[in-house]
Amino acid sequence: MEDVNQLVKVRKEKLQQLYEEGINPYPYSFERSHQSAEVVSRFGELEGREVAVSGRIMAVRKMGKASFCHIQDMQGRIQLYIARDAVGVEVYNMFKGLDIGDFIGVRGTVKKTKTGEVSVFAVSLELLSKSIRPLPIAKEKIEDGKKVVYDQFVDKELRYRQRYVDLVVNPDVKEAFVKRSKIITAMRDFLNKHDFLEVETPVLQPIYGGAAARPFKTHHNALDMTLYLRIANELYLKRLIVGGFDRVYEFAKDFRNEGIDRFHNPEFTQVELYVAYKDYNWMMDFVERLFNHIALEVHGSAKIEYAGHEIDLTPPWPRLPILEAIRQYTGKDVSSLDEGELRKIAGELNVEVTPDMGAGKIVDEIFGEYVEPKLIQPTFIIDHPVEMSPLAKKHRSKPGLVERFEPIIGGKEIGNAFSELNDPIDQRRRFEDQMRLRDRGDEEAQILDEDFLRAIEYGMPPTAGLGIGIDRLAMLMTNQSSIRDVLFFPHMRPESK
RNA sequence: GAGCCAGUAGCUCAGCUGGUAGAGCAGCGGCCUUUUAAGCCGUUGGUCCUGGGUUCGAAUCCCAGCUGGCUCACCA
Repeated sequence: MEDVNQLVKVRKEKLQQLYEEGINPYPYSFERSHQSAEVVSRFGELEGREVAVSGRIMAVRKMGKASFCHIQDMQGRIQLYIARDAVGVEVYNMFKGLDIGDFIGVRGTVKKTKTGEVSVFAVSLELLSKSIRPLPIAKEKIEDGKKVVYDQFVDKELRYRQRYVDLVVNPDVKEAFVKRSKIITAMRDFLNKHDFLEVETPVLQPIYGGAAARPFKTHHNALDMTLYLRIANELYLKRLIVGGFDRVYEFAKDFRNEGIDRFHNPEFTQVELYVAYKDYNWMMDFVERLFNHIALEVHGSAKIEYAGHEIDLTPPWPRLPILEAIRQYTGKDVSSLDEGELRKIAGELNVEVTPDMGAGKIVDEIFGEYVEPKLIQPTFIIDHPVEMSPLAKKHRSKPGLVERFEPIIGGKEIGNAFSELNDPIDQRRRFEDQMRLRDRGDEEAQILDEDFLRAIEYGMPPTAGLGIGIDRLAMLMTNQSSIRDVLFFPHMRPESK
């Protein structure tokens, strides 16, 4: 290592000294009896008993013949009292040479100190792993009942690049990721309870489809062929519906070769699910119940706090046709879906449109500008123009529209669903329309997938499908304004060395 | 892609209209058996993001670049 930082050097010297004293600074295991939070919460029954705890030293108050320190484990922190007479001179001296960041294991008696803090009074102590790089440790103080943190590790670049450090020193960060995990667990439980089968489909695809986005391209050497990282898994899951699996879902990492901002990361997580013999009305009911379930599991309440708003996820949510929504929020009637007229309206509304946009895309632009940000409480935007939804089934009664919905929460779309198009003749036509848009310059228009068409030519039952952006859902449930704060390792440019 | 802001010790930051680079914490040495931002005494530590320029002299002013943040644009 070319890092000649003095702090690192000092710790390496300490390492060397430990070896010379016959102490292995990297032993193999430690038998822990309790986690920190348990010792505190079960103090009543544990008082006076011996426990074994382990964790990372996070704060230390050393004195001549007795010391205090706090160790941190996955659940929290606990104070240790280490007296020379209890652990012996050798161990005590070894302890005094330890640093913040080192892992230790301690056996001792559970007692309260003079100030009433539940602590473990050590009878033995061993080093479990020596840290040779100093942590950017913050200091905390209770002031007027509030926790004040000094010198907190706040540099966003460093926090994202060295998330492992961020997690150690910023407890809120850990909490957000635990919540993210609970969200996924709650969804999985809910789906499994409703007879869904969790499946896996290809990430490397010869034809990318199922969404409108530019892909990452790669190459298979042995077959000498181009492959794409999936932008969605929709078309594969529908193939499984064709194959007779009536309810399937997949938590999928998808990849889109587009801009990065606080709502977009090049790789992100979606859950997609498909249900045979159901339509989008059924799916809307299902989404309401699913979100309510997640909120109750994660927050214990259907009311959540997001960006200064209280959002109530209790069903039912309003269902608002997109054209109606535009009329309500702009006063303009766009129901004719005539491209020329739409361009004129877009102009009047100062919405930028480009020549390659068709009618559906223009509607989407107006919606995104004037309506979406205002929909804070959960709302289903439904019945989109057919052109912007090439995989959705024609509306049963409204010409030019499809049976589609997007749940909007907190001013952001967090999912997309439809009554799936299962008419192979219509599907082929839609793909052909997409190819024409592509020729017009729309790089995100979808590509005709002959094998997918073959699959639905064999016959696909009526099906409802749904995709939910897990990252955006996690942002919502953890009240984070940037996708980076719900991704452990958000995409960054490479570190210059 | 555009605008604004930032980059100084391991961390958090100060450093004015240019004149020998600082503080707190962390570290190191010493004292200390109920501390909790422990305390007291002493002390080490710098590619001031990089490269040019102006100047007798640049952390400071100018230009370019790098990295990041925020906002906007783009984005199913």
